[in-house]
Amino acid sequence: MLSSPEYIEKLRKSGLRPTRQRIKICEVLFDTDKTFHFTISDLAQMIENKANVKISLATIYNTIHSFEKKGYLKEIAVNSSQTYFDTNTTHHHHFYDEGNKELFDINNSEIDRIKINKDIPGKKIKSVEVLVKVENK
Amino acid sequence: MLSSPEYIEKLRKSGLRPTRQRIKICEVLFDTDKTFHFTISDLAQMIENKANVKISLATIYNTIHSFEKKGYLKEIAVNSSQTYFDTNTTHHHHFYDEGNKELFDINNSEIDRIKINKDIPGKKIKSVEVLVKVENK
DNA sequence: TATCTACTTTATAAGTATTCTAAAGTAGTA
DNA sequence: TACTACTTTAGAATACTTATAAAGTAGATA
Repeated sequence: MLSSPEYIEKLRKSGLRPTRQRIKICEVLFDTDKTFHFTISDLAQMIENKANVKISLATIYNTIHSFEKKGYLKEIAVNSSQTYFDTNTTHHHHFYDEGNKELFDINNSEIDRIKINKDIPGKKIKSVEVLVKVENK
Repeated sequence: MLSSPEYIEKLRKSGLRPTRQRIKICEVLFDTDKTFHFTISDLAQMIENKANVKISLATIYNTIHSFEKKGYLKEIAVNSSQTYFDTNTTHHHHFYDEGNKELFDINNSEIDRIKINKDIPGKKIKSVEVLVKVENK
């Protein structure tokens, strides 16, 4: 939970110019104790609701991708027509409800550590993601 | 590894009319001991190469979706612009190389059983999928 | 075998998410 | 204030997927 001057600092430190648009997106994404999941269109909607500024879709895409590159966001591997992002960048996993397309965190205490007894020559593991699909009982 | 008459039987049993197109797609997908991963465009390419028939994209999409519904294929949750399918319908997981967009199976003996100590009220688990992203060493 | 009907295929249009383009705008610096 | 490199923007372009509706075909029936 940071204030504008702190986002400005954070952006500058990452080598990103603190533009009006980037600061607004920071506020929408990070001005809360709770982390959350979103798609680009969710975010566009949130900005439209919350903000008095209008940010073009292209800028939203650009910003989200640079935030992801800087490690402020994580992309979640959900097989769907839309890409999901997570403001929780710690190592954790997800429940996915295909019905209402909702994601829920599974944090590390709620799942056993995953050990993989196989490797591919010349490759190293970059990430391990578990997606638990759920449906109505 | 089945022959045409067997695919005809298989399709008929599933309530799918054994059309020329569906039989050809069966041949391309299932005429091998090895299972494999593919995207729709991979499959379209394979059909073009292997076959003397021309099958429209719409039919390929329709057929793959009905095969998936019947349980002859599984969709793989890979975060990407394309949907991946697997002719291996047994329970297993995947390595994914984002560089060359290649998938590799991790079979059950190569990974510990995953136990999730959390549940969402009113929901039950449908599937558990592990995606291990790899990169060059 | 001829006919009928429901299911399929097809080309193409439409839809949706995302990226590209290049012109206008802006932050940081001198 | 002026300059330059970085950003934003609208809209075009692209890519994947689904919808449409007309023509074709499988299986059943007579």
